[in-house]
Amino acid sequence: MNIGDIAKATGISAKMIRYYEETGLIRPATRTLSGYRVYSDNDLQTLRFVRRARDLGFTVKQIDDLLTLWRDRTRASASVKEIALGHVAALEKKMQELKEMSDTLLHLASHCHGDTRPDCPILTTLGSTEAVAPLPRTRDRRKTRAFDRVR
Amino acid sequence: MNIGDIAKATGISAKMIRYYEETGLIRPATRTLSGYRVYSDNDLQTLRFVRRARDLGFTVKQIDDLLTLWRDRTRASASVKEIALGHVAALEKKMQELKEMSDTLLHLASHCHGDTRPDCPILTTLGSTEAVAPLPRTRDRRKTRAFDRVR
DNA sequence: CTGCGCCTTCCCATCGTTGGAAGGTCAAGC
DNA sequence: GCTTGACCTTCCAACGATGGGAAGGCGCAG
Repeated sequence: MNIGDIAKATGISAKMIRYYEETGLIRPATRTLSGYRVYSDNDLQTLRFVRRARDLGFTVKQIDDLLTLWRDRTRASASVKEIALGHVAALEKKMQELKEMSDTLLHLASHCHGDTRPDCPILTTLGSTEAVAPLPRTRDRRKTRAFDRVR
Repeated sequence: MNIGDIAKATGISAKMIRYYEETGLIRPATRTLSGYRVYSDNDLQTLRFVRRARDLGFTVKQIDDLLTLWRDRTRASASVKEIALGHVAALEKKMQELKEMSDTLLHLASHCHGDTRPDCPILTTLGSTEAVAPLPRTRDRRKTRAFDRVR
């Protein structure tokens, strides 16, 4: 398989495959006499792994760690789970941040006429001296952490 | 006010203020004879606006658009609302993506012992040929769009 | 005048990804 | 055998927003 074939098969662009090789995430492919990269079914499997981890939002560094664990038959499953749940926590933190932005914006937008009139509380608030939309405190609805929910 | 003062006052680093000037987001500051940037209360207000928009997750390009509308006293509030709700939609899309990643990972993790044993369904699934964790279809719980909820 | 803290510009790095340019290779069709 | 087009190679640059640091100038207090 040439790089184009494996790119199609994994959904990772040829550019990225070369990049992953360059940065050490994957092992350098063997080459033909003329310098073309050649890939085996084993490489295909590895790159599929990478693709899926990437789809789950892992960084390249984390994928590197996961690959190492993947290849190590003596790993403890706890190590893997720790990475996974740590990542879940990061994802949830990010979601929380986005939610706060979104809520604030929706709140501002709900007070905006949205017609041809120029007055707009969204802009007014952004330009004012006070802090933007302090959200009304709801009752202590504490977030459960990934660790608690799963283990 | 020198750049350090306004940086403290807005919470934007001096580096970023220079960057915003360089890229045209804000107008070039006036200078002292010796080349120091000098800022007015007006600049302070603008930069506070920028800061808040940034905190709401707008890109620099979007902030640029918002600033233009902010300065234009004849704008239609509909234009502002459109940008805001468009951004809400983007935020919600992102949240949805993160949620899917998170759910998938939690699902995988819930099947992992997380002890010293090496077998781990997280890695096994990532390395397998099939797609990762097709989520169980729930009843048609269609997402309401920002536009519908607010207007 | 010295010293310290601020300011200036300039370049580099990050992270994951895409784009393009310039050139070599391969296989099919004539 | 030669042309053509699709592929491959490397190298360089850019994105977006930010931080780090170097080298040198400025301002003010002691």
